[in-house]
Amino acid sequence: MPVDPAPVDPVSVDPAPIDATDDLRQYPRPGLTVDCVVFGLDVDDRLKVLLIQRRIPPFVGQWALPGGFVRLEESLDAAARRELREETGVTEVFLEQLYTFGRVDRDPRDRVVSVAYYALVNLRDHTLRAATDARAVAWFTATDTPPLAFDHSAILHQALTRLRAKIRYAPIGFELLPEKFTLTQLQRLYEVIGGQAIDKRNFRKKILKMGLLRSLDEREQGVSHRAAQLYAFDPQRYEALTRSGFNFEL
Amino acid sequence: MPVDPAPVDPVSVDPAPIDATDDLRQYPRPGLTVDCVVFGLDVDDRLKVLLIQRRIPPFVGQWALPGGFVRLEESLDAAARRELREETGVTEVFLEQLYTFGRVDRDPRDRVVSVAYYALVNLRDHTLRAATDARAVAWFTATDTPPLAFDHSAILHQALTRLRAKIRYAPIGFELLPEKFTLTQLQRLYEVIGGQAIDKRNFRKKILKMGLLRSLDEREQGVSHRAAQLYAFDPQRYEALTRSGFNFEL
DNA sequence: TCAAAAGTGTTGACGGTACACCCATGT
DNA sequence: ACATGGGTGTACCGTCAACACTTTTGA
Repeated sequence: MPVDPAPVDPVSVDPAPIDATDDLRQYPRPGLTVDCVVFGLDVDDRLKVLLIQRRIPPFVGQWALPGGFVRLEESLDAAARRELREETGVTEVFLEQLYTFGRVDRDPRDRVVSVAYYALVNLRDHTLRAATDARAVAWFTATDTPPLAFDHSAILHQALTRLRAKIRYAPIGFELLPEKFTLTQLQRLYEVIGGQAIDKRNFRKKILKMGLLRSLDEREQGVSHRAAQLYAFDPQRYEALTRSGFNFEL
Repeated sequence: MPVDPAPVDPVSVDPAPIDATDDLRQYPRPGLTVDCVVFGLDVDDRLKVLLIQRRIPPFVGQWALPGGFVRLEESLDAAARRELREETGVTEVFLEQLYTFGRVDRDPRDRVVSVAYYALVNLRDHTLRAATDARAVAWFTATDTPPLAFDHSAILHQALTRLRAKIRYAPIGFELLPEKFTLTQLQRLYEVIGGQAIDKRNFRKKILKMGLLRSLDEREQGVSHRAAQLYAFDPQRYEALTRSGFNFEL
C-alpha cells in the first residue's frame, strides 16, 4: 500500500487511489468564511447586534454580519477574532462557534461555506473603532434589522435562538454587562432576552443562593434614588461549583 | 459609493478593493470535509459508535470516523448523508450538525476543516452493508475505541457530550430504539447514556405523563417471562405539545 | 416451582411561584 | 414632600425522590 507524501500539485497525483474520495485534490474546494453575530445591550436595555455595510459586491450597500475568508495558517476561532477586530475594532470578547452554514446557493458568486460565531460584548467597554477600511459599522436592534446580505438573517435568527436558550443554563449573560452590575441590571437582561417579566424577589433569591456573585463594597453612582448594591460574577466560584456537580439554571 | 457588478475573474478586479479580504480568490482555500459520528445501541444495551478502517494515507490501517470531502454541488447535510451511505450503507437516519473542527494541524497533509455530524440509528434496522470500496466497517463501544485518526477522538468526545445533554431535553433517544419498544428498553437507554440508574416507577410515571407515547395493542415477543407492553413515540403529539409550550425534559 | 422481568402508589422534602410594603436617596 | 427604584419574607402548591411487593409468563 503506497504511503506517499501529500501531493502538492493536483496534476501529479497517482491515478485512482483505492478510495478516490479521499484524494485531497480531486475536487475543487468551496470557499470558507467565518461570520460573527455580535450582541450587546444598549443603555435602554435593548438587545443590539453589530452590522457592517458592504462596499464591494455582492450585496453592495447592504448590511451584513462582519466576517471574511479563513486563512490557511489560522484556526477558525482565530479567523473569527481577526475579522471582528479588523472590521469593527472589537477584541477580547466571549466568542463561541454557532453553526456552519453550507447551502449551495448562499453566495451568488461561488460556493462558499461559512462557520458562524456569536459574540457577547459589554457595550460600555467596547466603543466601536471605525473599521480599518472605513466601512460603516453600527448597532441595530437585534429583532429589527434591515434586510441582510447572503443568508445572514438566518444566521442572526439562529444566534438569537442559541442565546435565548444558553443564557438559561450557562452563566454567559454576565458577558453583556459591565464587570460591576446591579441585580436589577441582571434581571432586566434576562427579561429582555427571555421576553417576559420576572418576579424581583424570586429572581434575587435564586441568583444569590447560587453563590456565583461577589457582592462588592460599592454602590451604584449618580442615580437620583437609592443607590443599588454592586455585584461581580465570580468565575472561580463557578468553576469550583461546576466541578462539584452544580448546574447553572435560571 | 461604487456599485459594480460582481467580478467574475479575480484578475480583472480593480486594484485594491476597499476590503481586500473579501476578494474570493485572494487566498488559497482549506479543504472541507464532513465526518459522521454514528451511534447505536447494541443488544446488551451498550452505546456503540461506527468506525471505518483507513486504507489510504494518512493514518493507514487506523480506525476513523466515516467522512470525506464536500462537493461543490451538495450542501453539508447532503455530503454527510452521502458519505455515510457510501462508506457504511447507513441511510435514513437522524442526523444533526455537531461542530466544525478547524485546528490548523488537524490533518498532516494539508489544511483541512471538517464539519462534524452525529447520527442516531437503530441497530436492528441497519445491518451494515460492506462499504462500496470494501474497507472495513465495525461497531465499537463508544467509550472504548482504538486510537482514532486525525482529531477524531476529540470529535467523538464532543458528540458524546452533545448526546448526553440533548437526550435529556429533546426526544431523540427514540431514534436509537426500534419503532416499537418497551418502557424498560427506553429506561435502559437513558441509564446507559446518562451513566446512572433510574428509579423504575418514577421513570414510567414521568414519561407516560408527558403523553408522547402511543401504547400499542401489542406485547413483547419471545421472552421467557411476562411480556411487556409495547409503545411507540408519536411525533405528531410531540409537535402539538411543543407548539403549546411544552418542553421535553427527563 | 422457580426465575425473571412487568407493573403499580404513597409520602416527605424541596423548590418554584405568587404576592405587597417600607426604605433610602436625590430633586 | 415626592418620585424613583432598592430591598426584603411567607405561604401554598406542584414536582421530584425514595421506597417494596404482587403479577405474569416460560422454562
